[in-house]
Amino acid sequence: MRADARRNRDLMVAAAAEVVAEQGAEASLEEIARRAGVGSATLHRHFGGRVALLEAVFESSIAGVCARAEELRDHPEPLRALTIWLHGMVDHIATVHGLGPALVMSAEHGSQCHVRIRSAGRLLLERAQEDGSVPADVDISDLLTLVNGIALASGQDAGRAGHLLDLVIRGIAPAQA
Amino acid sequence: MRADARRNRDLMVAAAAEVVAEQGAEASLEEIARRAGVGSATLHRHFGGRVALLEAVFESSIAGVCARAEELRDHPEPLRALTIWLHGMVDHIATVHGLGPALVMSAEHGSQCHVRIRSAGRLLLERAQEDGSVPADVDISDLLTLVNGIALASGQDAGRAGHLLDLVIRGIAPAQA
DNA sequence: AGAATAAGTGGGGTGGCACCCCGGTTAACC
DNA sequence: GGTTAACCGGGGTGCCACCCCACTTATTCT
Repeated sequence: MRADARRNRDLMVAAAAEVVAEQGAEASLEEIARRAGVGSATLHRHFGGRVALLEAVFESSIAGVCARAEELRDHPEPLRALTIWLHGMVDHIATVHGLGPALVMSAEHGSQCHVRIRSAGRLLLERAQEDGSVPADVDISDLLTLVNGIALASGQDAGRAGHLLDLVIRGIAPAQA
Repeated sequence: MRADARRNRDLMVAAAAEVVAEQGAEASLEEIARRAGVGSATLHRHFGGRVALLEAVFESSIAGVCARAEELRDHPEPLRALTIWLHGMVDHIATVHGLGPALVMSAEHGSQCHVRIRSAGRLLLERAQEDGSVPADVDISDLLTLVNGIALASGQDAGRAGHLLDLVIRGIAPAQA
C-alpha cells in the first residue's frame, strides 16, 4: 500500500469516527469524505460501502470487547463472568453512538467482526453451561441477538438497557436470583 | 373530505401495502405514489411523512392485535393469556413484512398506535402480576421493547423469534416452567 | 538523478430520493 | 350553470450513493 493511500485511509477513518459519533451510523458518506479532505470517490474506492467503513471505525471497540471476554475466561463463577460480559456489551453498545446499528449491518452482511464477538462470547457461555448455571438449549446466537435487540430498542439509555438485560438473564439462569 | 381525495387516499394506502410487503418499510415513497397513479406531491400532502403512511397501512393489523388482547382478558390463567398474546405479537411482526420497523418508527415518533398496543398489553400484564405469576418490577414498556427487539433481530424467521421469546418469558415468570 | 510505470486521486456525472411550490383542474354547493 | 374552495401533479430543489476517467504522484529500476 502506497504511503499516501495509507495516510488517506487513516484520515477517513478518523473523520468517520467523528461524524458517526455526532450523527450515528446513518451519517452521510459525502460528509465524512468532505471532513477528511478527500473526494467521495476515494472513500468509496477504499471501503466499497458503509459497512466496511464502520467496521474500520469500530475495530478497536470490538477488539476491546473480545479482550474483555478473554480476561473473564478464568473467573471462578462462570455465570457471573457471562453476566458481567453481557452487561459490558449492552452498556458499551448503548454508550457508543452508532455501534449498535453498525453491528446489525455487519451481522446482516455476514462479516468478520460478528464472528469474532461470537467466538469470544461462546467461550463464556459454554463454561456457564458445563457448570449447570445455564440450560443447554441456549446458544450464543440467541444471547447476542437479544443483546442486540435490547441495545437497539433502548436507544442511548444505558440504564434501561441494563434493566432489560437483567430480565433476560433471570430467564437464562432460572436456578439463581 | 372530497370524494376524489378519499379515492386517492385509498389508492395510496393500497399501493403502499403492496410495495411495503415487497420491499419493507424503507420502500421508496415515490415508487408508492407511482404505483398508486398519483403525483408524489399528493402522497406527501396526504400523509406528511413515512410514519403516517405506514400507520394507515398497518391500521387493521394493529386493531387485530388489540382485539386479540381483549379476547384474552378473561382467560382463566393470566400468565398463559399474556404468553399467548406475546407469542402472537412476535409471530405477527415476524410474518408481516415491514410491520416491525413501522412499529419502531411509530414508537420513536410518539404516535397513537403505540399507545393503543401498550394499553392492550398492560391489561394482560397487570392481571398476571396481581396473580403473582410475574414480578412487579416488570412493566409493559419493558415487555414491548423486548418483543420489538426480538422480532427485529430475528428478521423474518418466526420460529427463531418464538424461541427467543420463550427464553425471555422463562425469566419473567421464574416460578413456572 | 531521471525515466518508466503502476497506484492512487478527485472533479464531475448519473440516477434516485424526500419534499415542496404554484398554476391549472374539479368536486361540491348554491 | 356559476362560484369557490379543495385538490391535483408537473417540475424544481437539494441531498445522497456510487462511478468514470483524465490527471497526479509514489515507487522502483537503471
